[in-house]
Amino acid sequence: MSVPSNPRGTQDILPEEWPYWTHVIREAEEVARLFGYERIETPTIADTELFLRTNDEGTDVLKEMYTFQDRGGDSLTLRPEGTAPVVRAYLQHGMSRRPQPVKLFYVEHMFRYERPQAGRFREHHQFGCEALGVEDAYLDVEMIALLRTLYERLGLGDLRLQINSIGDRNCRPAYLDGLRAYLSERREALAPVDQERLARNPLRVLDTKEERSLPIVADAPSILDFLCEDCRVHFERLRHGLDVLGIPYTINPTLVRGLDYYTRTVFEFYEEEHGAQLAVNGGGRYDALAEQLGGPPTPGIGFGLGIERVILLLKERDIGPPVCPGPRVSLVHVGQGTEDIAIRQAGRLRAAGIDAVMTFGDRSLRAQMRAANAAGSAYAVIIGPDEAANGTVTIRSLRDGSQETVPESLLVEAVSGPPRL
RNA sequence: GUGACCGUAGCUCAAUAGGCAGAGCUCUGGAUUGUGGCUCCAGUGGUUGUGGGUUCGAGCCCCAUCGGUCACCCCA
Repeated sequence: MSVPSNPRGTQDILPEEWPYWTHVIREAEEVARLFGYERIETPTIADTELFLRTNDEGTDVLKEMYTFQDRGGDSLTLRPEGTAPVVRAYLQHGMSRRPQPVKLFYVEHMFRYERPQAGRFREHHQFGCEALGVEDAYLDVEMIALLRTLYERLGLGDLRLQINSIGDRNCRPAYLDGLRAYLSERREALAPVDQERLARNPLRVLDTKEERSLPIVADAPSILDFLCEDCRVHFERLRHGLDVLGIPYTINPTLVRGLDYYTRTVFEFYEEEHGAQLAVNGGGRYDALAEQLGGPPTPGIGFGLGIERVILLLKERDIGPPVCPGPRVSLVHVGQGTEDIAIRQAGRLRAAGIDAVMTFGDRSLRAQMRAANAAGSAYAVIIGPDEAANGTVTIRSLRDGSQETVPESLLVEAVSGPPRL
């Protein structure tokens, strides 16, 4: 015997979880709009080509994608990240003719085929922002300020920010050459894992956790020493803007991004305890992405924030979301024909904007009262033979136990306003 | 893809040395036939993840498989 279960790495978000979700999403949306961002949603599926174009072949990103052929033979992929689809939409809909920058936010599902782990799922949810069409470093500053505002609102104001610049196509190649040369010379001293990384993606070696590699990485050439004039100035302005706002940060020259299209600014907010292991969001500038997609040069910057991770932190810190009260009124009914009255009165209450539920099935008054209490209702409205005969209802406060019998016509008024305590 | 640990009721967990699968919570019903919470009583609920093997006998030992958790790889 086995009932069906959800696929590995996915999750059901049950009713009791939703207060967290609505809280986080609502705050995110509110803050985004506060900063002038508008909502966009792209399809959950996209042409596989979209993600192939934005990444070097052989990247692990590709082999972690959920890719399939539809019946027409097209190769589609479940959206693994939010940025490329948004940039695609920007290009496709000619948004370069809108006032720049175009500032967009999304709340979307992301998919990646990997082994589930703490705060990592095959299907997860991201809140993300993308700002396109402007190269100004103050756009970067503003985006980081947006995140700070959001975290403060959520009670996560102590999250730490780290920033870096990874240069652009002018200066990064030289740095990569230098780094590769430096690491190759010391290859034997690196941990085995990092020797592999050196071959695959030298930047990743900088992220190492291996004791053996740490001293080597510590003395490795820093990207910041290789930045071209434009990138250097951009980074200076970013830092200056953050200072102006009093936003604390640390510069981490080893901070990189997994995707190939990032340039210049990269940043992460993370929690001290979990360390960079569990970044709550990652973001960066991607001034070359639009061109990689075949569009005109279009600068852009964005971030993706893991909603599951935010909720994880809220729970760890016992930060409860606002409680969601039960239906204000529960209608209970005993006797022939009383359920007709109950369902009609429920309709009247709802029409007046009062959330009301009735009980179902032939249950004892006791059982129905229990249900009303369990539902968290402020009032139980009792409709029995006496009430039915007299055209009245009995309203019992489940807060203080007081009750009164009133004409049906006074029901809505009686349960309106703050519940008596 | 690699490794470690773990799978007993819807949930949290028991089950002495291999010897009849249990408790609490939840849920349902009831405690003089119309009144919730607190209390009390009762009931529903399991092929011990699944499939093999060892044994007179397996929740317990062995193998496989699936799933969960964590770490690695990678990280959007």
